[in-house]
Amino acid sequence: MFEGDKVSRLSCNKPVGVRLKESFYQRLRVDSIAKDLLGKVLVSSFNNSLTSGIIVETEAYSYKERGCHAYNNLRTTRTETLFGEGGIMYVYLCYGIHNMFNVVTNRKNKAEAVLIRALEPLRGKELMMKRTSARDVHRITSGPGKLTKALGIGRAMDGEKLTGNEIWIEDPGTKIARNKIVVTNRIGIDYAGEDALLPWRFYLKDNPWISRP
DNA sequence: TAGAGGATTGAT
DNA sequence: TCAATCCTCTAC
Repeated sequence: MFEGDKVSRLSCNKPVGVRLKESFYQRLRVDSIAKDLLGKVLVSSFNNSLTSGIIVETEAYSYKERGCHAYNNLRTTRTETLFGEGGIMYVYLCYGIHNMFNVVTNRKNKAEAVLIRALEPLRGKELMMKRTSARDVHRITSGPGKLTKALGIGRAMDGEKLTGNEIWIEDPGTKIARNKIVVTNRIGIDYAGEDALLPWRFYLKDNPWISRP
């Protein structure tokens, strides 16, 4: 049992909280923002279809370390979004197959972002299972590539504001207990050398939707 | 312009 | 353990 359970018991038919404002995303510590996003609710709404899930796993990335696409302020067509104002989304294609959803943080020209790695499904579970062709509800949002598919997030949305009406993040007002947050190093960035050891991955202890190691 | 590699996933 | 799949970046 963890604090996040309280969130998942909220009604599936009503808004669960207030939308996060730009000021939330524009704070300076990307690792703090990654931690604070745990327990918040990611919502997608288009084509009269609403899907959402509680954020249960995140990773922080900064231009200051080698795990980040924009390391050393590398500006390319792809990374340009990362240099935008905090509060927009950075969506890119990984392994030619999977879309990755990131929340851009900090101020303009400070390339930092939080990768959303896993969600606990809240609203629109049936639609998410249909989108992912999954038969087990525990597999629809338990990974960064899977959750974008479940919520219908694609690269066409790269650079869009998280304060708009298609994708946003809500605060359900639930306090996550400090001892329920597990902090580890990030996954799949061995190329980053010792920066891969930074304790910038955060997830909710014992949550069944955490991505596989 | 060619070639290497990747913040993953699912099947075997 | 490995293949899928294609975009991005780097080297030349």
